[in-house]
Amino acid sequence: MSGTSASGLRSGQLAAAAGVNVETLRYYERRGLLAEPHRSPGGHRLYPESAVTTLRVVKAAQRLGFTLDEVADLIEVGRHRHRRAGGVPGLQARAQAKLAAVEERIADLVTIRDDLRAALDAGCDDLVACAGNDRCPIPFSTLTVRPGAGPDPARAGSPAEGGRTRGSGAGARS
Amino acid sequence: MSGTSASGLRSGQLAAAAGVNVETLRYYERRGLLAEPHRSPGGHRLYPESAVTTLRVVKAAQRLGFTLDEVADLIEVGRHRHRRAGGVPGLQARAQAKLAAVEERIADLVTIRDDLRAALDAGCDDLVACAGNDRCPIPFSTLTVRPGAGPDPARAGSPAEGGRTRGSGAGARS
DNA sequence: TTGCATCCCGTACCCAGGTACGGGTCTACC
DNA sequence: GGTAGACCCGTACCTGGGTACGGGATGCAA
Repeated sequence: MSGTSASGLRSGQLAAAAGVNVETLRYYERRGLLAEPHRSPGGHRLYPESAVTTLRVVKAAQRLGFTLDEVADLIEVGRHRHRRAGGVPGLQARAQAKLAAVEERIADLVTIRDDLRAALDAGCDDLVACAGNDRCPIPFSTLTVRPGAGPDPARAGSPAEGGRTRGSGAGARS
Repeated sequence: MSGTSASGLRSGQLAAAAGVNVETLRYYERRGLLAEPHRSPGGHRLYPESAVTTLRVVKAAQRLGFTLDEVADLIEVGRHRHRRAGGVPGLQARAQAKLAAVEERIADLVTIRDDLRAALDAGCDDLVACAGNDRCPIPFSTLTVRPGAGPDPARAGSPAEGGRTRGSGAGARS
């Protein structure tokens, strides 16, 4: 009954409702994930209630492993999917591919877990010494690096908290 | 018996022996992972054979989920670890922590795998429609995005292949 | 009408782990 | 001694998903 529902949600309200940053809304708009909303006479964005659902969809798909480009495409494909004849893959096909990728990644991580456990069991306490030791279970010959703990699950919690203060080098550190 | 073993490995030789890019050697040197090697009279780097082992150690640790900063630290700690009394954690402690992180990530991915399977079984083919459908198994209410397929395992194979040609935008796309 | 919270836009910056470029030397082989 | 190819250095750029800043304009309530 507050004026908000009549005119729409302002960016701050939508951001709060969906649990994202206001800047993220502009970012998603640029990326084509969120349709350009109507504007107030002064130029402020006024979102329909459905935008909250859209954001939920984005977050859910993201959690399942889809990139924002894939999510944008998935929303687009779903929107005007008047028979997509033969070629264009839909959610089913993409989910199937993603499932295979996730399973592969789980297998990688399981191998890593086992290697870590073996290193702990063997009492390894010096990588350089281990590299020349036949009894060390760590596979030093494997040159592929692919796996790893991903975007470091150790500090999984709140995204973005890093960022020295702004002003430090962008590329490498000296 | 070729001159190489007498004077040391040149950067290209070391890179080839370890399966990394030459630029990566300079990068690791900047990051403190690879000690500064001797130089030829003309300034070219001449690495000892042991550098190959160092690179193997880095790659192995990286595969186990350690970041380059952690690897640098691990090598440093191992190098002069004349009794590290009480505080500084060694490989054992760090591997233990990494193991916990990896297990947590596996659990996340297993949940994701199950959700993907459920979505496939339910025949979901439109995310937006699913968001308003009680019978869809995709968890739209969960607002955390944390998981995902990591650094996209789908295109796991050769790192770095993207990179338009140099000259396009650095940050976001317009 | 004043005042302050919110929003606007463009652009730069953050994380990690490198890769790529340009222009100038150096080394090795013929 | 010529020349091809490897190497030098500094710096910019890349991936993906945002976040942060600066400075100006709006919205809304008292």
